[in-house]
Amino acid sequence: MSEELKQHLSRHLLFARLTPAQLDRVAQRARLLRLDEGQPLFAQGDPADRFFYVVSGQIKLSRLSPEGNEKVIDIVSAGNTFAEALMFLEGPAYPVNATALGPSELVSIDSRDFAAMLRDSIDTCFLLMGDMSQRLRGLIAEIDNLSLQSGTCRVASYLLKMAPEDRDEFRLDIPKGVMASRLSVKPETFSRILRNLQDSGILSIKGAQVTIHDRGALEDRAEGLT
Amino acid sequence: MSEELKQHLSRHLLFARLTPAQLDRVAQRARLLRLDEGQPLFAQGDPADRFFYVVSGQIKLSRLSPEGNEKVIDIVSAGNTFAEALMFLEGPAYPVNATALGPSELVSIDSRDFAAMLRDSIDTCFLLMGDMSQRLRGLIAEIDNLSLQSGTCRVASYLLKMAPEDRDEFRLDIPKGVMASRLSVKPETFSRILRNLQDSGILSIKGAQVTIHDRGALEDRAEGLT
DNA sequence: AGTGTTGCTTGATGAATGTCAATGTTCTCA
DNA sequence: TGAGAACATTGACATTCATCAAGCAACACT
Repeated sequence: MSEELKQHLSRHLLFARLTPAQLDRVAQRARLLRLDEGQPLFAQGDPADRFFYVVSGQIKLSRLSPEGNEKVIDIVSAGNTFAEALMFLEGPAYPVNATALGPSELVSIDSRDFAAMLRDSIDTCFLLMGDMSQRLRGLIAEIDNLSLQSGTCRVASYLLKMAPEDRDEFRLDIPKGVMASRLSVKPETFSRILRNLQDSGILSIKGAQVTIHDRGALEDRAEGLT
Repeated sequence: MSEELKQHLSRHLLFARLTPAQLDRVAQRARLLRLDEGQPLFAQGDPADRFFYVVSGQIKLSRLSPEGNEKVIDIVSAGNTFAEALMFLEGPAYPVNATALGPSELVSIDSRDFAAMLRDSIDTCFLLMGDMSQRLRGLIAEIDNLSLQSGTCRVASYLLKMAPEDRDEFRLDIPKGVMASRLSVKPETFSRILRNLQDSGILSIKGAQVTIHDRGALEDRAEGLT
C-alpha cells in the first residue's frame, strides 16, 4: 500500500529530490483517495491541512460568488499537484472548491508533515519555489487574458492549446459548460462563439469532436485580429 | 553607502533571517536606484536578473496587449518587494512593465546572488515561500474579482480597502486613470461609477479627496447588491 | 495673467456579453 | 426501447461597458 503511494509520488518533480527515508516518511502519512464523478474534495474556506497529487482523473477548482455564480479557476489533471502553496500560510484555508470531474484517484499529503521535512531538503525547497513561480506567472497570464482579451480570443487560444501539436482533430476532454466557466464566459456565449468559428469555416465541431480547418485563422482570432 | 542599503533591507521580512554576513554579501552587490516620475525600470520581456525593494515612491506594474492597451496589474508601494519570484524560473523574463509613478527610490538586488545565498538560509526560504503563497492567494482573489464582480463592485471594494480604518475621509494616492486600469475599467467608466456613487449619496469626491458618507451602502455595492 | 498640456468628466452611440425562455441533443438507466 | 435528466444550442431582449468626440478643470511654465 505505502509502496503504491511511493510509486505514484516519485513520478512528480516535487518528490524527486527527497531521500528514500524522507519519501518513506511522507508516504507513511499520505493517503490514497478515490472520488466519484462530481464528488467534492474540499470547499472554499475549509481549513487547509493537506495538499494533493492527482494520480488519475481530473479535479475542478472553482470559486463561488456570493450570488451563487461559479467560476472555474483551473482543471487539474493526472500527474499534477494542487494546494501545495497553502502550506506556508498562517491559518490556511482553501481559497477554492475542489470537485472531481470524473472518477479520480488522488494522493493526499499532510502539509505540516511535508513542511517539516522540507527543512531537511533545500533542493526540494527550490523545486517548490520554482513550482510556485510558474503558478504565479500562469495567474498573471490569466489576468492578462481576462482583462485584455475578448471571449472569442480566450476560446480561440484555449482551443489552440488543447490541439495536440499538428493534430488538427481532437476531443474536448471536459464538458463544454465547465470549459466555458474556465474561460469566463457563459455557456450560451461559449456556444455562440463556437458557432461563429464554425460559420467562418475555421473549424467544425460534432459533439466533443473538434476539427481545425484553418489553424492560421484561428491563431488570428486568438490574437484579437477580429 | 552599503550601510544605508543594509539599513533599508533589514526592514523587510525577507531579509530578517539572514546572518549579518549574508546580509553584507547581498548589500555588497545591491544597488540604490532613483527614478523620476514616469521613468521606466524594466519592460515586459526583459531578462529578469534582479529583483527590487521599494524604499520610497510607487512602482506601477502593467502589461501591454498586442493592440497597445495597458492593464495595470499592481501598484507596489514603499516597504515592499517585487519580481523576487522570478528568481526560480529557467530563462527568467519580467512578465510586466515597471514604471515609477512618482519620484522613487529602490534597492535592486541580484537574483542569482540572492538565490545562492538562500541555500544557506532555510528560514529565509520559508519566508519567501510564505510571501509567494500570499501573492498566489492575492492573484486568485483578483481573478475572482474580474470574473465574478462588476466594475462597480470592484471600485467599491477598492475604495473600502483604501479607506483607513474608521477614517471616512482620505485622498486617492494614485491618478484616477491608473486606478481605473488597476481595476480593469476604462477611465470614462470609472468616472461614471464614481458619479453614480456620489448621486446615490454614498460618498463625495472633490479632486483626489474622498469622503465616505454611508459605509454600509458602500459595502453593499462591493458585495454586488446593486 | 495667458496658454498649453494633461487628465478628468460628460454625452451619444454601439458592440459584446449576460439573461431568460424555449427547444434540441445526448446519455443513462430502468 | 423509451423516459427522463442533464447538457447544449438558439432566439429575443436587456445590460454593461467601451468608444468616440467634445468640453472642462487643474497645473506648469513662460
